[in-house]
Amino acid sequence: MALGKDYATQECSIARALEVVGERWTLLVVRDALYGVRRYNDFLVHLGIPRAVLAARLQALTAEGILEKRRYQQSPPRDEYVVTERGIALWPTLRSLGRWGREHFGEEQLRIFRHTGCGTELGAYGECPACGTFVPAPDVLMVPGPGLDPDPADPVSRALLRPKRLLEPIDTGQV
Amino acid sequence: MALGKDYATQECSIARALEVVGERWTLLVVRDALYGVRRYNDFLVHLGIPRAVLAARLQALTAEGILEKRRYQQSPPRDEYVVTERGIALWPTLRSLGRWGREHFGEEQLRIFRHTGCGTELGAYGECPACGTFVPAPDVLMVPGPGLDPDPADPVSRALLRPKRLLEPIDTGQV
DNA sequence: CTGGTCGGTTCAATCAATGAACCAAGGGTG
DNA sequence: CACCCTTGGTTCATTGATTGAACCGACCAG
Repeated sequence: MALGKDYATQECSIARALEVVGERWTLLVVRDALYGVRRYNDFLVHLGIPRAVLAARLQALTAEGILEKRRYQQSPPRDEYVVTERGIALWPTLRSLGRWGREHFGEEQLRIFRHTGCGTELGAYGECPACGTFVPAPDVLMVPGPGLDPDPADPVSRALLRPKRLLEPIDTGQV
Repeated sequence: MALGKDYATQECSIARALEVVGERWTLLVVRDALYGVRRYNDFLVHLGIPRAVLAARLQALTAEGILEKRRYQQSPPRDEYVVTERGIALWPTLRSLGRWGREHFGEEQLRIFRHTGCGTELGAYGECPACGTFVPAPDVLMVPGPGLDPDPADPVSRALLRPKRLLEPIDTGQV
């Protein structure tokens, strides 16, 4: 039970996946990483997660190759967590999960995802209905939907109000 | 915190979804329900889950409208848990999650999903590459893959070795 | 009456999450 | 230099969830 979860008796890829990303908060961290969040403090204020848990999740995700820790300035030394290919590969799953959440429990659309360029809203698992192809994460444009609070408290949520592509680092407007 | 998880500060359909199905074991229960498991004892032996947790999850999933408890015999009174439309709607998400798990952490294929009739293996989120359409759960044929233990201990795993459609109730061969 | 099955509930022990406090390496300002 | 600030953590006591074993009750079969 390397990871604090073990679905050891399960012969199943779903169980295997959940061992990696099934813990509380983990998928939300990955979601934020796809949205362009990279820094410890940004995850912290945006998720409202306890510091100890965040540190543990970032470390675990890094160990699993879903995030990559890298130094973005030498002095003072500062690291950021950047989502890897393996993490980006979770985008269709998260898209599909979010879609299910909204269709069955949400009312209004909170975020709208479009195919950059063609502008068409994505289908259920991240494909472009107009082009008929899967849209890779960097070509997904995220814009705020009608249900989203137009004046959120934390700077990360505020930065996420601006239309932006997935993976593109957020700009919190701070230093 | 109605559900033991609250991602209350999150304005996000993914967070909303995870409040419902994000707890430990929950998605595996839904997976089993899609595979045709319906009875308390079958979930129990197949998942290796503590009884108290299983009871809690079944109740929560029923309350959320993902499973439906219904009496299948009067005497002695016996209930089964059948997956609803809302639960079936999780199929593409689970498919996509399992696919990710196998591609990034698995070696061999454990279960293969085909489009009934046409026989084509499903794509990443449950569509048929040959037909170009999404394959509804009842038309998905599940067959064991090369990585699956050919002689598992519990009767549910044994029943799942037979090719069967999703949702079709399993037959454990018991009374 | 006895034993067995099914579908649970109860309970003590363990494990994980939470939130507040603390810490340390650097700046930046005066 | 003194002081405070930012970033990215760690530590720790409290609370909450999970676990596994034991128990329970309705029913049936012999």
